[in-house]
Amino acid sequence: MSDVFVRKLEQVARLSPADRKALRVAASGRLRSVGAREDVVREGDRPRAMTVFLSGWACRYKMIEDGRRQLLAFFVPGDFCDLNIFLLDEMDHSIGTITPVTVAEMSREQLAGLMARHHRLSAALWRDTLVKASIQREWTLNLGQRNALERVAHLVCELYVRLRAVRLADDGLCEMPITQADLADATGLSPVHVNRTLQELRHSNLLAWKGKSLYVPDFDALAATALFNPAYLHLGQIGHHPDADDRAAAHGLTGRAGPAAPPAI
Amino acid sequence: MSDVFVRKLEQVARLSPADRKALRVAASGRLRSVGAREDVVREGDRPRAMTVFLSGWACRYKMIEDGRRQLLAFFVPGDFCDLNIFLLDEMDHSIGTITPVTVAEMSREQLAGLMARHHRLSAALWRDTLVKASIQREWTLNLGQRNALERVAHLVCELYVRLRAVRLADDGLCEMPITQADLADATGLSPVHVNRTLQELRHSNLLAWKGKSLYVPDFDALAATALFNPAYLHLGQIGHHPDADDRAAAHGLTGRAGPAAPPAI
DNA sequence: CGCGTTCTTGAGGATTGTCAATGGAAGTGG
DNA sequence: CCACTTCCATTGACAATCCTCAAGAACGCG
Repeated sequence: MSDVFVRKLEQVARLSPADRKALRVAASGRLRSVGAREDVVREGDRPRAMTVFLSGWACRYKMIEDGRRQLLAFFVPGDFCDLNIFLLDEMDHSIGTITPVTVAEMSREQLAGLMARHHRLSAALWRDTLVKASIQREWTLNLGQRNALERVAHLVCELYVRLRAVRLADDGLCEMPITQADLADATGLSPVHVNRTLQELRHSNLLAWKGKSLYVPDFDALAATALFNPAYLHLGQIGHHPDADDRAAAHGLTGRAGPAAPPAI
Repeated sequence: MSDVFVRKLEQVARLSPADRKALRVAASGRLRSVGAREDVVREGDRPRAMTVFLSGWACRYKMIEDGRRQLLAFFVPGDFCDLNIFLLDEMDHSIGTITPVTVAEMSREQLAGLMARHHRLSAALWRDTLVKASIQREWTLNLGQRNALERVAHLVCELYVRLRAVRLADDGLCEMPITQADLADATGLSPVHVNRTLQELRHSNLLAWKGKSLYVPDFDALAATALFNPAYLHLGQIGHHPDADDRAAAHGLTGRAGPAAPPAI
């Protein structure tokens, strides 16, 4: 349960029991509860700590001066804010909650230490950062090329797959505590049009969404209308190349903080 | 001239003469010319080498099965493909040329060696990767929230600023060898509408674009209509925190290949 | 139970897309 | 060096998608 983030990272790299333990310890230090619709980090802030989401949903977003808002990513339980802390001076976007959340915070130093001592964790965190970049590219494609129906369907597919990967979805069922307004900000559509699009998806029996729970009766059908190809999530790489990390470790190339850690403060 | 990529990385981290020299040597090894409208790397490939663009323009793009295409980023002279090579098994997008280009290729091993021996270079390359992620976020915002006029203007602003940063633009003038169709694929608009949008920008005297050369008479005016805020490009951080890298190096936290290097092959 | 938030619906309009054709520039081959 | 081809920019007319405004219904929280 409190291990979501371990499951999350294990999607991305094989971890040793010691890695897992270190991760759990690190994530149990500074716990914090944040209410719904609050900011965790704000654009312009100097990043201080890395946030791990233990429960609840949050999002990365960016605003234009005139009030328009674009969601850039969703954080579901187990997700990590990425490693910007180490390398960029100033947040170029904000992170805000959607539901109440509990987060663990790791300071620069703590994280640097963790990464220096645990090669695989370090690699996993960096790899996770690159996967997030891949997701961002897919969002760009989604907004640029897909129409409203495909766009909404695609986002639902992504969230479902990501939740399933950390065992928060199964049998087509999962929690989806976001509002239609959130969906609108994420897809670049108006709330009204999102509403109509969802109705279309419902009437085609591609999904049922009531309150905060979502049911996808036929994932493949939804994926087909969304033109969804999960490759960009880079799940299941570990299975394909079972010893990639081991070999890397043997070369002494993983871990050791390295470029992971320049505390630019 | 052949130093564009050095100038590029110096935007992002302070380099020592030794760093610069090593970078030049590494980038002078495997040179390759690629014609216009060809692929450098294709989606699904296993990445082998990192590409440095020495001259010419290229782009990152992704396609949907039915033929729709979305540009995800432009590569201008001096740009690096990012460090996906090290951590992801399979390319989730393609990289193709726009004009004829000359590139330098660095193998995994070569790059790992370079990064292990040169702390600052390693940090610079990772930081550049994070800056690219920031740009991708801004593109998402651009596609999701801005209308056609703002969208095109914003992209022009970005390219102009990036070119100026490597001294390929000055006095409002620069080369801009992309077609309106490219612009359309980048902005998620139809080519016809891009054309009309450019005319609008021209008639407002916000830009002049003839053939492959662009003139921006009043950058601030263009930036204002684009709602362009250059913070996301993370230029000029070095000036603000002059010794960030030095301090990082002193902590022994930079360089040393680290997670930079797991050759996942 | 009441109030605020979220969802839903309708009507009309704006932005942007599609189709199709023309003009012009640039590049190629004879 | 010219004719030809090809690619690219441009235009017009019409259509579709999606947006805005505005109001009412349902849901959920305190």
